[in-house]
Amino acid sequence: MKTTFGEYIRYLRTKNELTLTQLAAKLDLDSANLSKIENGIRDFDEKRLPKLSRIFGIKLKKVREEYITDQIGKKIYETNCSKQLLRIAEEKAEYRKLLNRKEKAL
Amino acid sequence: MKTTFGEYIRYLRTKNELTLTQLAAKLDLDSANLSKIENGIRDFDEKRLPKLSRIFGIKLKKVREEYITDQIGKKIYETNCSKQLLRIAEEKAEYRKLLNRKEKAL
DNA sequence: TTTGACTTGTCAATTTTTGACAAAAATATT
DNA sequence: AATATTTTTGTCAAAAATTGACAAGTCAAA
Repeated sequence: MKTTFGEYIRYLRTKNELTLTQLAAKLDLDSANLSKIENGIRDFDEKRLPKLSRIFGIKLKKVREEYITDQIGKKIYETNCSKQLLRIAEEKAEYRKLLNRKEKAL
Repeated sequence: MKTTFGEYIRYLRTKNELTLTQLAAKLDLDSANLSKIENGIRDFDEKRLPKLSRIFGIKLKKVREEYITDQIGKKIYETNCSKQLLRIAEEKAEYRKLLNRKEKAL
C-alpha cells in the first residue's frame, strides 16, 4: 500500500470498527496522540509495532515493512531526494554493508 | 562518491592538508567530535553544511547532496531495506508529494 | 621520550520527541 | 435541537536522543 503509516493504522482501525480511544488503549497510548499519529503529525513509536501486529493479527514482518517504507519514504520526501540521488543513496547503503563485513572480519 | 559523509569530510580535510583541530576550529567544533564524525560515530549537524561548503569552496548543493544521500543510505542500511521495499518507499514519497499538493490546494 | 595528531570515554547542556491532560471541534444519536 | 460520542488541537512537563566540551588515552614520527 502506498499510504502513510498513519493512514495505514487508520485503515486497520476503522476496518475493525474501533474508536481511537479503544485502539489507543490496546496500544497503551493516549487517544489524542493516536489521532496525531494517524494524521501524520506525530510518529508511531517503533517499539509498538509488535502490539500493532498482535492487535490486528498481521505478521510483524509485514507491519515492519509498512513501517520502514514509510520512514524512508518520509525521509525521501523531506529531503527532496531525486530518483537519481536515491540510486546513490542505495549504493552508499551497499557500501555500509561492505564496511560492516570488513569490521566483523577483524 | 559512495563513501560515508564522515569519510567525505576526512577526504576533503586531508586533501587540503588540515589537521582535525584546524578544521574543527573552522567548523566551530571540538576536534574530538570531528574525529567521531569522520569515523561515523556521530552525525554531522546539517546546520554546518554551509560552513563546510565555504571552507572547501564546494557548492552548497553538492555538499547537501553528499549529505542527504548519506542520510538516506544510512537509513536504508539500518533498516535493512531491500531494493524491492525501497521502490515502495519511493512510491510513498511520491504519495506524500501528492498529499502536500492537495493540502496547498485548499 | 617528547611532540603533535587523532581517538575514546564521560557527562552536562541542549534539543527533540513523547505522554498526558484539557478543551475545542466535528460527528453521530436520540 | 440537545446530548453524547468521537476526533482534533493546543500546551506542557517528562523522557529520550543528540550535542558540546573536557580529560585522558593511543599512536606515530622526530
